[in-house]
Amino acid sequence: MIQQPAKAPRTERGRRTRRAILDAAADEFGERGFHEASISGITRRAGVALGSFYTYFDTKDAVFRALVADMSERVRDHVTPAIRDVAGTIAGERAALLAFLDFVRANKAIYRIIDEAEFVDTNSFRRHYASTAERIARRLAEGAARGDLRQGIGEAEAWAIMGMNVFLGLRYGVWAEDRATADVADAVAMLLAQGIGARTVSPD
Amino acid sequence: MIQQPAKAPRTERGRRTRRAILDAAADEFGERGFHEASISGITRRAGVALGSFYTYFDTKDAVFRALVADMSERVRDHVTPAIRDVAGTIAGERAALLAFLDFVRANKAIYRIIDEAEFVDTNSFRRHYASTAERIARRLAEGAARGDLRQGIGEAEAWAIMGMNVFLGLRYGVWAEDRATADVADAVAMLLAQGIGARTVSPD
Amino acid sequence: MIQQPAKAPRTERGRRTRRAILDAAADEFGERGFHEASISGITRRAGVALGSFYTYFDTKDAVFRALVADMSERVRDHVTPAIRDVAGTIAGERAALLAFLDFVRANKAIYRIIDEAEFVDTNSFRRHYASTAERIARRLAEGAARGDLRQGIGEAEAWAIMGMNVFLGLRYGVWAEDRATADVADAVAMLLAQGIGARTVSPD
Amino acid sequence: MIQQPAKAPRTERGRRTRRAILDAAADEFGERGFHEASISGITRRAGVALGSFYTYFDTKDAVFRALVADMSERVRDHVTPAIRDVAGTIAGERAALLAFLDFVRANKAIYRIIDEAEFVDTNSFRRHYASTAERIARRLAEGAARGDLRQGIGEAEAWAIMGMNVFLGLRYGVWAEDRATADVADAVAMLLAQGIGARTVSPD
DNA sequence: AATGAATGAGAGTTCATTCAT
DNA sequence: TATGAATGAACTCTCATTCAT
Repeated sequence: MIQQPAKAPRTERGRRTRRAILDAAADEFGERGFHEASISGITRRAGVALGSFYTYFDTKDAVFRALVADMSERVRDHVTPAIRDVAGTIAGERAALLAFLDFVRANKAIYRIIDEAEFVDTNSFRRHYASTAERIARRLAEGAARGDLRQGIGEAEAWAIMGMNVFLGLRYGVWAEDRATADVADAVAMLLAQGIGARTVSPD
Repeated sequence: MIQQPAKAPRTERGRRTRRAILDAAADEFGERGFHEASISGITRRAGVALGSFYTYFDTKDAVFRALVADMSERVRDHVTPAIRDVAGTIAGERAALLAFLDFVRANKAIYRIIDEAEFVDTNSFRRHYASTAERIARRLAEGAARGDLRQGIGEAEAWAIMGMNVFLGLRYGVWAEDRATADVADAVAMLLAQGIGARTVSPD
Repeated sequence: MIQQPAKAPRTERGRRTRRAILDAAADEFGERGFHEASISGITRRAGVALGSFYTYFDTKDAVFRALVADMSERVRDHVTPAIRDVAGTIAGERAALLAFLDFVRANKAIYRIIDEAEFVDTNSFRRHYASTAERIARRLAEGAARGDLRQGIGEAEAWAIMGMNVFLGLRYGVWAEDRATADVADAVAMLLAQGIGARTVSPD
Repeated sequence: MIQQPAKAPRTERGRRTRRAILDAAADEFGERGFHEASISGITRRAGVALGSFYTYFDTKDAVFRALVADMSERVRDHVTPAIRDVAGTIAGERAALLAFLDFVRANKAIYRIIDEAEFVDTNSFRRHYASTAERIARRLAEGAARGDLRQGIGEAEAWAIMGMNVFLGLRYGVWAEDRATADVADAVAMLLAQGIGARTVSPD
């Protein structure tokens, strides 16, 4: 739940202006990074005067925080429905990674904003990754309870899976698109299914 | 191996001064982050005059790059010997993670510097992670050739493992030390041994 | 006509501030020269805050260029009307020199600014003198066509006359005022009328 | 007469080093201008260590002054012999201009150094041009006394001729070489012989 | 005589934020 | 609500000069 911003618009016109500034900020931060980005760059993109920025946001950090929360929500909203029916299974984790990779390819700027938060506003960053890890841990626990996953899986595994996804997103989503996302997802699914050891699952 | 910097000291005294500046820079960047860090902060810590900085480095970015290369080398130098006799096995990956977690706990600033490079000097960052991934991929391939690991393991698995390690380092090394590193390493070793699925490796 | 500057004021107040800065810059550059002049010196004279300078000019060089163009125009605007009815005659060149000498005496700073341009912004300098030479050449050509001046006068004569004027301006306008300007103008008129040779114009 | 520099070399080696620095300074100042030139640039060109500069010169201004005096002397040494047998005649002034134009074309850097002195060290500049004007005035006076030139020629004419020469040197020597120097000298000789008026010297 | 490390004052420029209109 | 002029602290980088070796 995003807390109501300190300076909420009171008219329809105000609502539109605020949205324009937020969108422009996403572009500016995504393209130039937090420190290279400037308020004047944002308002220029938004097509409003410099001073108007401060009608809706208190500081540069404030927009950034609002943006991280916004983006965090959008990633989640994209991944969640993709795993609705398979959450808590290996297929579910495969689907989550696939959805994530596709999302990152389509929204490279978002990736940059969320990750840069570590160096701009550590709290935003931790909040995003901590809550993501919790969500993963929860579905893994449900899968284990259901018997789809093995016992003993916990927080560490959730962070491990999240880390995998993030770095694969960086490598195959942001830096280069030299490999099909399904292909990458398959490799991870196999890793989660049987590890990387020589002896395979079993003959029964 | 770090390429000889443009402004190399020519005397013993110069060598000492340059080292003092580099060490001070590591502290300053580690504590305040690249953009909050200032050259004057660095030289104050180093106990030299402001201008002396420019006797050894061209720009703020240049020290930062030198530092990333330096730190990257130190991480590698710490992990490599720890897996010498078990490289290319699951035990080897466990040992690598364990060494990494311990290193991160002892050198939290390094972590911050390397990761912030993504937003300061993307090249340094990519170079570090790309070469790390290659090193991992190489030892996995050798393990597979030897029969210790299964076939078909490649670049994606290397990036996945690296991502796991980095995020676990962040969670259990930098943010909190609320769990034994050996414990975390065990969890990952198990994941790499048999995945997260319900049925375990084999009946035997 | 000066091309609209990149950062044009949009209000009356802005227009006043910009003008104050430009006037202050003329004083500062005129008194201290380009390199000794400082932005803070300019804004102090103008009675505005340091940062306000950058509201209207991009760089120190930019004001200087704007100033050279401005001064160049002012010199021309002073000389042109003085020769209106005698352009293209020896009396016209005498009048031009006289107007120029008087102008220089009253505006010593301008002289310094235009000439220093050679070492700060060669283009401004060349543009000023090239266009001045062209103007002189044009009126000489008209005089020749009319029969007031002899044939064969061209670019070289225009540059020669301009050089004479500039150095006489330096010597009798800027460095010292130890001789009446009319007197100097007479000497030059005589030179232009009959040269410096022993035998004079006519046989009579 | 150049006063003995404050820090005179005492050995042959010292003499060579000093010369190397002076030559390098001529190049550096000529290419980059006084303010852009740096001591380190000079010593780099000279192939000596930075500190060695101060063994032979007190300040940056000091070399510059030494250089202006040096160059001034070289211009004079080039022009003087060229007019030896025709000094104080129109042919003499023609020869002087011709020698000057050729010299400038061959030594463009010198020109820049002498003229920039106006903005770096006004005294050097005035001294050079004042003494040049005096030399010209003296030979004109001798010509007049001899009957080769007309009466009444004085300081103003000397400055006028010097100004012509300087600007013609700038236009046809430094900026472009699009016209034969002899051609330019002819134009000036004609101007000095009969002025620019319509009626020519005499009826004869 | 020669070296090159060390110094530190000083300058231009940026930009988040305030405020009067 | 919207505007854009005004502010000034802060920062990076330069370089003439000094000094110990």
